[in-house]
Amino acid sequence: MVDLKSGINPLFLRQDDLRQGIELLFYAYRDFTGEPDEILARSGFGRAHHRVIYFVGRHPGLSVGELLDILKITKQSLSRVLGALVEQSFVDQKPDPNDGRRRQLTLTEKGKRLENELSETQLRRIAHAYRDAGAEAVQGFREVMLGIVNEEDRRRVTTPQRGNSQRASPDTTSQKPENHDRQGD
Amino acid sequence: MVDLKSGINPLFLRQDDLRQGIELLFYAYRDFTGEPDEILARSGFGRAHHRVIYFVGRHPGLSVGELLDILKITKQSLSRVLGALVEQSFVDQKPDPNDGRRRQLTLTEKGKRLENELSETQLRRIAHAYRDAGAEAVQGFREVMLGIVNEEDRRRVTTPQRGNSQRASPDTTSQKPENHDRQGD
DNA sequence: ATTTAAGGTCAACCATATTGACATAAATAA
DNA sequence: TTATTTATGTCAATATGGTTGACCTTAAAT
Repeated sequence: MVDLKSGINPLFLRQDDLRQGIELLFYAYRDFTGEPDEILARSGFGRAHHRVIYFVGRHPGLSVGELLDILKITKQSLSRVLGALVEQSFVDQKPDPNDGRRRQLTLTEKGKRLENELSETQLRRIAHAYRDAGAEAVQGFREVMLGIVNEEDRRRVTTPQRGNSQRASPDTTSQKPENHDRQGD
Repeated sequence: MVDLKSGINPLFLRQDDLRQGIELLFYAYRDFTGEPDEILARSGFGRAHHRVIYFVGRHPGLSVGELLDILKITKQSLSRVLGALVEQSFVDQKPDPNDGRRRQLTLTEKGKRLENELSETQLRRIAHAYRDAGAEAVQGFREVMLGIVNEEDRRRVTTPQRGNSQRASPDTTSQKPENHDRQGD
C-alpha cells in the first residue's frame, strides 16, 4: 500500500494537487455530459444511447463486438439500447459481406442529425476550453488524460482508427466485460 | 448553431482533435472510476457512496445542502446513500451549533479508512499520470479541465475550501438540481 | 405568531447496469 | 462432413442510483 500521507513519501506535499485532479475529473465529466443529457431526454434516450450513437458515428461499420469492447458493458445491456436505436431508425445494421455473423453498424441520416446535435454541445465546450487554454495546455491535457486511461485503451484514443472496422482484440469470447462489478456512472 | 463542419469555420481542421478530447474524457472517467468501484462492491456500496465519502472527507463539517449543491442530485437520492453510510457508521451527523437545522457531516474513523482505501487508487493513478506528463503538462491539464467545468463550479475546484463548511449559494430553495433531466452516469 | 429554510421520509417510477441460461447462424477445424 | 467455435440475440431476474411528487418536523427569521 502506497502511503500517500506519510512524510516520507515525496507526494505528500502534492496531496491537494492530486485531489484537485480527482475533483476536476468529477466536475468536468458531470458538466460535459449535462447538455447532451437534456437533448437526449427529449427523444426519450439516455446517456447509453449517446455513447452508441457517438462511437458508431465515429467508426462507421463497427461491429457489435467491437462496440462492446469500447464500451465495456455486457451485450445484454447494449442490446436494449442498440435495439431501440435500430428500431427507431437511428442506427442501421447490415451483415458484414466478409463474415455473415458480424453486423456492420452505421448511422442513418436521422442518426447523423442527432449525433451532430449531441456532439455539437460537447465539441463547442471542448473547443472553448482548448481555445482559452492555448495549444501548449492542450498538449498537456492530452498527455495527462492519456496517462489516466488504462494502457490497453490508449491506442484507441491516439489512433483515430477511422473509416472501416478492424478485428477486435484476440479474446472476444467472454460475454462479460473485464470489470465484473456493477457500473452505473 | 455553430457549424463545426463547414469549411468556413476555422475549427474544421481540428474536428479530430476535439473528438479526441471527447474520447479522452470518456475513457479517462471510465478507467478512473473502475478501481474504486471494485473496492466499493466489496462493502456493498456503489459510486454514489464514494462521492459522498469523498466530499465529506474533503470538507469535514459539510452540510447536507452543500453536499447536494456539489453532487447536483436530489435530496431523496442522496438520502438513501447517506442514510446507509450513517447507519453503518462511515459518516457522522451532528447539528450545527450555529444553526440547529443544519447537520454537520464528518467521516468516522471507519469512514476515513474506507476513504483512504478508495482515494488511494485514484491518487496513485493521477500521481502516475502527472509524473509521466511533467509539471507543465499538468498545468495545461488543469487549465483545459477548468475550461470544461461550468463556470459556477470553477471556484469550487480552484479554492480548496477546506476545513469547516461555508454557506451555500443563495438559492437552496429548490428540491431539485438545476438539470431537470435524468442522470445515470 | 407566521413564514421560511434545512432536512427527512414514503412511494412510485425509470435508466442502465449486472448475472445466468439458452438459441441461432456462420465460420472454422477435425 | 461433422463438430466446434464465434458473433450475435434474447428471456428473466436483480441491483444501483437517478427522478418526481407529496408530506412532515424542527429551527430560524420576520
